[in-house]
Amino acid sequence: MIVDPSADDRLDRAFMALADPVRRRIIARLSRGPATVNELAEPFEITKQAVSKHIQVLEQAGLVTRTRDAQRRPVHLDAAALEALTEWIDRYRLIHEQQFRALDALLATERGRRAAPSAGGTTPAGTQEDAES
Amino acid sequence: MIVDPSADDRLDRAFMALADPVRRRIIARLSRGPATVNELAEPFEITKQAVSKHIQVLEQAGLVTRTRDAQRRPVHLDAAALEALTEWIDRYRLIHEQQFRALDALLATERGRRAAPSAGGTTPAGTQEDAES
DNA sequence: TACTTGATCAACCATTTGATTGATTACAAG
DNA sequence: CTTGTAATCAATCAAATGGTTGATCAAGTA
Repeated sequence: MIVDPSADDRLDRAFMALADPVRRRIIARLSRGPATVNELAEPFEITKQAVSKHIQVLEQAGLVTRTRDAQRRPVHLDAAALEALTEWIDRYRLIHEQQFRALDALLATERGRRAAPSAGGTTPAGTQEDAES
Repeated sequence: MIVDPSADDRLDRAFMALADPVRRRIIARLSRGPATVNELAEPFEITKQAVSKHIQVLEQAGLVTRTRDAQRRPVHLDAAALEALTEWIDRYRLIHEQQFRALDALLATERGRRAAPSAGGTTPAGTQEDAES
C-alpha cells in the first residue's frame, strides 16, 4: 500500500517497469496512441488479467495513466516520466565522458614530460559519495 | 546458461540491470571512475559477494567491463550501453510527442469547421505491430 | 430485470531474485 | 611454503514476480 513515497522511489519503479519486455512493448504501442487493456493484450499470449497487472506497474511508475470512457479504461502514455529516465541516464553518461576527456587531456600533458603511465589502474575518483537523486 | 542471445535481449538485460537501486548507485559511482568490488561494496550494507553478483548482472548487460590489475579486478563503466538505453526511450517518447503535435494540428483544423469532438476516446493507431528492436 | 462486454480483484502456483554464509581460486609478500 | 588479500563459486533461504483460473464490479443494452 504505497501511495507516492518520494521522487527517488518513482525512479526506481520506472526503471523496474521498463525492465520487463512485455511492458516495454506496451509502452511502444502506447507511443502511437492510447489503447484499452484488451487491445494491449491481443499481441501477447497472456491473459487480460496479466496485462492489467502490467499496466498497474506502469501506472505506479508514473509512466501511464488510466482514464474512463464508458466501461472502457483507456491507457495513455506519460512521456514526462520517460524524459526523467533519459535525464538520469544522461547525467552519469555525460559525467563519464567528461572523465574521459579529462584523462585524455592529462595524458596529452604528461606525454610532453615523461613516458605515458599505465593510465587507469587505480581509480582517480576522490569522493566516495554519490548523488543519486 | 545464456551467453549472448541477441542484441534485443541485451536491451532487456540493460533495463533489468538498472531496475535495482543498488546497481544504479554503482553506475553513479562508476561514472566518476573505475573501482574495485571492495570499494563499491563500502557504501552499502551488503556483503562483497552480493556486490559481486550485482556487477555480474551489470556486466552481462554490457553496462560495465572488468579488467585485471594484479589481484584486483577494477570495474569500468561502458557508456555506450547507457546511450543505447536513452535511444530506446527517446524513440517512443518522441513518437508520442509527435502524435500530440499531430492531434493539436487536427484540432486546430477541426476548430475552423465544426465544434471540437471528444478527441481521444478511441485510439487512432492503425497498426497493431510494434518495432521494438 | 437480465445479459453482455470490459476490466479488476482475489487466491494460488512456479520461477526468479537478492542476499547470506562458508569454501575456493588467484595473486602477492613474507 | 605459509599467510593475507581480493574476488568468485556453491548451496541455501525468504521474498518478490509473472502468470493462471475463477469470481466480482461497472457500464451499456435488449
